[in-house]
Amino acid sequence: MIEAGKPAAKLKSEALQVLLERGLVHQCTDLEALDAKLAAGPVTAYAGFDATAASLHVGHLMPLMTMRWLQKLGHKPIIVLGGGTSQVGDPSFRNEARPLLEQQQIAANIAGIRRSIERLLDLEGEDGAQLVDNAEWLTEFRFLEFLRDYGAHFTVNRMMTFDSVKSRLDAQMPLTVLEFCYMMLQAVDFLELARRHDCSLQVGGSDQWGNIINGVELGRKGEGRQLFGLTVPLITTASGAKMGKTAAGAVWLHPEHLSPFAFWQFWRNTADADVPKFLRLFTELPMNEVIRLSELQGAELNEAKKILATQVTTIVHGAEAARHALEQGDALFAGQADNLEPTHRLPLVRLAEGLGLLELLVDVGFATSNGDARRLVEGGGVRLNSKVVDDPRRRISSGDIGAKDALTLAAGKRRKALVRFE
RNA sequence: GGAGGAGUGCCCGAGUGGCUAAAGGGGGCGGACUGUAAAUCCGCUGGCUAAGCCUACGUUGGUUCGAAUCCAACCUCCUCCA
Repeated sequence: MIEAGKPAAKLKSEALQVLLERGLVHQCTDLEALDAKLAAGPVTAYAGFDATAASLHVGHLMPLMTMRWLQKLGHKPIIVLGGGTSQVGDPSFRNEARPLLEQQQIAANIAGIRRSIERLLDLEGEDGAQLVDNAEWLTEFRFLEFLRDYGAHFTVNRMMTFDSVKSRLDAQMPLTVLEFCYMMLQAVDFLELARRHDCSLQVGGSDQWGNIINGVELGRKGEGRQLFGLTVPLITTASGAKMGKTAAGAVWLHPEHLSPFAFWQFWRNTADADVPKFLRLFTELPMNEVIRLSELQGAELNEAKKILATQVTTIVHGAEAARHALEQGDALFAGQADNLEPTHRLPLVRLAEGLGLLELLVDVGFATSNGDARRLVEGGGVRLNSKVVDDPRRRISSGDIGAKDALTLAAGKRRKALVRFE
């Protein structure tokens, strides 16, 4: 598509120059025209998130970073929470229908997502980013009215040509009308935002291309509006895996699903080869600084990784949490746990009730099950207060906790915890 | 509508009556080496109140002392024919 990371000299708008140089652009419906529009004045742009989980994860950071840049450069972001579309389920590139979500679940998920958005974008004031829920208009439609107003602008022929549904059709897996109409709903969202807020740009993941195109086309056919679509690339790590999955699961943005400390550690553990790319995509350091850090060699790259981790954590969890995570990490890895805030807290009664080492490993999240913890211990990967413990029957006793009622626990070389009983 | 083939653990993929919690590979985790990196080598990789027990080879039944393996029905996918 569009070469990422290369400054585009012929572009007039600062916004596109920055996005391109950061590597945040994958495809655009009309790069030149969008460039002209962005150069001419403030543009309102939106990105939507369905309520499929109680928290966003690092994959969502790409469109969110794009929105941050746009806001920073004088444009206006709108974030659409998919309270309406989540009731349908996006079939894009999936071979099976998503399980339908209950209203209650959707509401809970939206609350969790909202929290991260509020951190990532500035919602204050006249020019602040706006948060809207598409249930607001989608639930108002009456069926016949909807079909007459919008159905005429979509042809099934065209809808079936999108890659996002083709694999499902090719595999002869059922694609229900419910799911098939998802792209219509997203298209209507775009038009609705154009009407209500003069929004003319939609940003999304590369899997959203088909849905975005539908909106752009609806805008043109429906009322002659020129709308734009921009997708961000799908990020894979140097080893080829989809980014953001760890043994413990997704890398969540919500602090209750993944602690800022663990979040910071995720970035700290970036492979060497990914450091330049991640600095560009996930931090807002000036490019000359990004380049300087990217050129560091060997062990020196560790400094760049720390900066990367602290920068991203600052954006997602705030400066205070980031500084804290950095300090916790430094102290834990240096083996100086004194005067340190715990990474985990457990009630003191747990000790009296009798707490096994395996149970503790599961509680802290270093193992997914008792058996998993057992294997970890038997493999010699567990340290309790810096001493290897390979007996899976080991119990935690008051003798293990120091003056501060805390103990340190490590699983392997990179996962460390300071657990306080209180 | 007819004929044939296939459905195995996170993924790919062997396995045609007991020795199969299921070969091999990938991925993941741990150990050694390092720099909380990569590469390499080694180990582990269903659950539990753990020398025992439970769950598992598309689903449900059946045959058998014993089934991922045999039989029946059903579901799904693939190929060929109409």
